[in-house]
This record gives sequence, C-alpha cells and structure tokens, in this order.
Amino acid sequence: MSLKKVISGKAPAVPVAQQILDIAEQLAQTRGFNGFSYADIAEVLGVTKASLHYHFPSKAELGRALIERYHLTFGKALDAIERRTPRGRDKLARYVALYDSVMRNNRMCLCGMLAAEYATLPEAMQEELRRFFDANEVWLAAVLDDGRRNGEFRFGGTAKQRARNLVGALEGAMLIARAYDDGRRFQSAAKQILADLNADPVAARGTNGEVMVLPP
Amino acid sequence: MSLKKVISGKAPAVPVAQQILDIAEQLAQTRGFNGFSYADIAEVLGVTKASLHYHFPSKAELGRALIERYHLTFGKALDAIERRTPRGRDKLARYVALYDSVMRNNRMCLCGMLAAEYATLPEAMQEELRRFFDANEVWLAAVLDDGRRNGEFRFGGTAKQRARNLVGALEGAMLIARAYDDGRRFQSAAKQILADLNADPVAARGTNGEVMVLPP
DNA sequence: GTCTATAACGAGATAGAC
DNA sequence: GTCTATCTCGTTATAGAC
Repeated sequence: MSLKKVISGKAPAVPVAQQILDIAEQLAQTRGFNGFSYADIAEVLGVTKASLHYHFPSKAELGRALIERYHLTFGKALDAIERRTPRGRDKLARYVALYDSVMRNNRMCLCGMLAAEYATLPEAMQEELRRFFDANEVWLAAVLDDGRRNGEFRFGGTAKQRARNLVGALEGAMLIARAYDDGRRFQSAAKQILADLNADPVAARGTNGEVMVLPP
Repeated sequence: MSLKKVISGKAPAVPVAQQILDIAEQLAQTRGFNGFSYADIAEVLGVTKASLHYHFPSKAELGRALIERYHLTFGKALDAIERRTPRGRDKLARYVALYDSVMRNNRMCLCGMLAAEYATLPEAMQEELRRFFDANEVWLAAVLDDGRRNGEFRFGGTAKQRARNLVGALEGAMLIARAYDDGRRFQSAAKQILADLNADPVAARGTNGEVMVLPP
C-alpha cells in the first residue's frame, strides 16, 4: 500500500479498469469470450456500457488485456513456486494447485476456454494465447527435466513432450469436470496425472492402493 | 443403397435435415455452438434461414440433434471396434484414431467443444453431452479393465479413473493443438498417452527411444 | 418445403453533453 | 470518466404466400 493511501486512511481504491477485467475474467472463464457482452459487465459493475468503452475501446482489446493480465499473474505464481519450492514434485503439486484453485471457483482455465474459441478470436488474442501455453510448456519442461535427472521423476519421451501432455491433461480434465459440476472429478484426475510422473514407490501407488510399476 | 434408388439410377439423395446437421456440425466443431448462426448454415446450403427453421424449429433443438447424432455415430464406431478388434491395445489405438480423424479435418471433438460452452447451453444439450462422456467412459473402462487383467496394460488406479483421464487427456490435447494449427502436436501427444498404458517393453519406449519403466 | 418479409431483441460501438 | 441517446448490424424466430 502506498504512503499516500495510508495517510488518507482510505482503503486502496481498485482502479475501474481492473474491476472491469475482474468481472470480464469471471464471465469469460464460465461462459466463454463469446458468451458474455459489455452489457453483462456493465450490469455487475453498475455502470453503462458506454463507460466501459472508455477503458477498453473494443472487445478485442478487452480480451487481449484479459489474457495479458492472466499470463502475468500466472507467471508470478510460477516464479514464486520456483523460488520457494526446491523439490520438483512439490513444484508440480503447486502447479496443479493453481489449476485446482480455478476449479474451486467453478471456473475453467481462461486460456483453455479461449483455446476452444480460438478460431473466432481476434489475431491479437490468438497470439497472446499461444504465448501463455508456450510459457507453461517451458516452465514445466525445465521442472520435469531437472526432476528426471535427479531421480525424482521417471517418464518416457522428452520433457517438452511430457510438459505439453501435462498441460493438455489438466485442461482436458477441467473441461469435462465442469460438465459434471464436480470439482472432485478434477482433483482425482490431477492426483493420477501427478502420480504417473512420480518415481517414489510410496507415492506411486494407484488410488486403490495397489503398487504401480517400480524400477527393477 | 435401396432398390428403389438403384432402379432409378440416381445418386441417393441426402435428406436436407442431414445436410443441415453436416454443416452445423462442421461449424460447431470449428467455431463453437455460440460461434455460428442460422445465416451461416443457410449460406453454405444455399437456402434461406427461414427454411432451416422448418427442419429445426429452434437452435436448441438443432444442437440437441447434433449431439444425438454425433453420439450415435461414435457409438457405432465403438461397436465396430469391439467386434473386429480382439486385442485391447489395438482397440485403444483405434479409439484414438477416431479422435485423430477429427483433428485431421481441422476440427475439435464436438463434445469437447460443447463442454467449454457448457454453462451457456440449453438443458437438453447439457444432458446429451453428459451421456456422451458417460458412454465413452464405460466403453474405455471395460477395455482397460480387460487389458489389465490379461496383462496387456499396466496402470495404477481404477479402470474407470483411467478411462476418464484418457478422455480428458485426448480432449485437452485436441483443444491446445488447434491453437497451433498442428495435427502432429495432437498425434505425438496421443502416442505418449497410449504408451503410458502399455505393458509391452518394446512398444513402451519413449519417443526418444529410451526404455520406459518395465515390470521387475 | 421453401420463399419473402418482418418482428423483436441484443450485440459492439460512437457522438456529444455533463 | 460517466452519462444519454443513437446507430448499425446480426441474431433467433414467426407469419403467410407459393
């Protein structure tokens, strides 16, 4: 909090542009980018549609800003994990926890949702979207590669390929879990996905407790 | 082809309702259910919007019919696999090939696409959608369970859970591959997904050729 | 079955006052 | 920055002629 805010004694005012993004984000994650309108945001925020255009002239620009901010926030979360979590398997668990927190808010990952609508999105949004997935892939591949080297993980294929499949499996699990309105459905999927990478004989038991494939 | 058609010497006429569904399906799989309109179908088919309403009074009914037919066609394909493919791993390979053929047409799985738009869909469509995923899960779980019993597959967790994860991983892989307009991206993901279930030491090599985890 | 015509509404967007 | 008013266009849907 800035000094000015502290002296004035007021709670820090959230800039309107941010409030708009907050509402638009929630709507996009639940209904899709083509599933909400300026009117929906205006109603929640209690202003007119026209005033929204002052902050975001076009919906395309609003959408681009949406992904940019989402990517930035996600990136900071990854940085925090990187700094504070030494073990690879804990890094992955925290990575998955990011997805889980989205699910718990009854939302789909913003970028997974937008990926479905990809063909209808303005070019600027398409580019931002790929940037997001690329960054995820790079971060995960590094974690997986390190983990395999030090024996924490055991998997076939390249770390890059595994990273892609991890993102895909999580996005797909979210996608379908929403149709059943059941967060546990995502959570048990995530558990299995993580277990498949784990080289630890104890942790690598199936959900029924049976021992999974172990190193010879 | 019916006897009548053969005698008349004409090519079998495709009913208009089917043609409408064909076009709507393609549009829904590429742009989403909220991403196309009656006008889009009318233009491709060369008729007016009004005549479409004769066959499908509301878009909700069109959407429901879309999923119903898709499910039926998919179900027949699964029956065919069941009848003509004895080995579990071949069944799975053919199951995955169904998804791949969709990707090769530059489409997303209809039901994966609709799952993203789930919150905005009419109730009748939501129900049909869950039926589709349920049927996939049941079919796959049976294949996986059999395969594990006879030693073809090796995996932890319940067959049901694995079936869910398989569907989720495939849907997620399709979802993201489309953003890169790269079918190979889906194909290498699918390859890895299948390999992870395989107990065969030869087939279970990673994409780099390294030997994966083997039974002790 | 398909057409023309039109209703009824909601979308994104802009002009200009305050 | 936010408002009122308005524009233009696209959407689903219906009535009624052919």
